[in-house]
Amino acid sequence: MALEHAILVSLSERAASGSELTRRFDASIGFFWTATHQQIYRVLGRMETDGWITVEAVPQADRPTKKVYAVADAGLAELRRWMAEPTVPDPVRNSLGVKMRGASLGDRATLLDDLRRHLDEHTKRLSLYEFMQNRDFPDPGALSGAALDIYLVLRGGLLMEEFWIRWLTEYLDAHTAAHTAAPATEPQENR
Amino acid sequence: MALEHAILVSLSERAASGSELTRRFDASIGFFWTATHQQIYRVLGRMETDGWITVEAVPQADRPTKKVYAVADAGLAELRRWMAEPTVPDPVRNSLGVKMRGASLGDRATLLDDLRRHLDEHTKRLSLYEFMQNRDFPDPGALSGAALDIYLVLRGGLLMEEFWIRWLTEYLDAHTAAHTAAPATEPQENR
DNA sequence: TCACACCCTGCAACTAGTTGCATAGCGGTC
DNA sequence: GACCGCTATGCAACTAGTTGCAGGGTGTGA
Repeated sequence: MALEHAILVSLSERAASGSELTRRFDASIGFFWTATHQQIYRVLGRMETDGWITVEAVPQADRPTKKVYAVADAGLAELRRWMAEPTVPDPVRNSLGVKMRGASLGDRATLLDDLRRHLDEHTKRLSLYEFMQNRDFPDPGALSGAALDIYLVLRGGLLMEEFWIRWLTEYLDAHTAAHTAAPATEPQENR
Repeated sequence: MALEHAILVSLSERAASGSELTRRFDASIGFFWTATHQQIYRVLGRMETDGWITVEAVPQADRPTKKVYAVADAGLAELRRWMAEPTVPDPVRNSLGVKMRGASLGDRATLLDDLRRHLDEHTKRLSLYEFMQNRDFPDPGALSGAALDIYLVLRGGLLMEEFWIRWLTEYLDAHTAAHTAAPATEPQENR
């Protein structure tokens, strides 16, 4: 439902082609919405026929011509309408939680390795977001309007990474420090 | 992809009918996966024909007969297979993030009200999870095996609510305490 | 110049998830 | 006994998202 609106927000910040949007969805927008290029192209086509966005073919030196999209009046109106309606909670998708809960039915060591890999990924991503925060927003107190919003959304990405790191660390600690119901190896370690 | 596996995990903890599973998905499982009853019934049917689960009709006094499902050998094998494979990141869906980022294009006051409503919901849910933690796991250090996993997944739900509360509070503070690019109504309220 | 890699666009077929509605049993009640 | 409400199950049609593949343009190197 909100892919169209995520695209509208992104295009309103700066007009873009399908592949540029795809790159944005792999980066900054990726924090709150993910989408593949096929889906983006399809939705762009629909939005264009609905008059939400306008197209302009832009030839490029050194690479194929791209189709640059910009928000039309009807698109902005739709975005405003959507933003004013009450937000319903998004569907939750958390495979790691499912695996954690069922861990005693499978091979726990394999799962722990997988979780360590994810912890590593999230740690790296947190570092990246902290770097971006320091580079792009050295003085957050001075921000307002759209720039403040962009900063606060980055903050959300950062806090989300902290959530993952906390959770994964707590799970790993509880299952490596402690005994657990594993074979009869000596229990008793940290708390 | 993982709805089947979430159902398998839940059924392995205790056999259940479609409507009992639906209630679980509205409660505990809802933290890491959401699903409607229609989807659950359809997937249960498919899993049954695939031999992952077995059915037994159980007549009830005072209410209609229910069909109770239990995990079959093939289902457990499939669950083990899935749990051992590397977990790919789940798709992200965060409408509030989209709205925050586009807030300067719409009516900010309306959005702030919406965010306050969500903050209130998350605060209530955090209280509920804390209550459950204290009631069901008074001594986490003594847990192991499946019980420890259930505790740690509840911890994940709790940490997730804390994430939301932090983010929403930070956004609201930044946009109420400060000036922002709003009309010239008197700023200065709570920090 | 031919093969190859990469960019940008897009189609087609499939799977997952949503929305709206239907049926049937049981209990209460007007 | 007609009606209402609740539980439990499920179908049908639609929308959203994924997977696999492809074609044309452009530059690079053998």
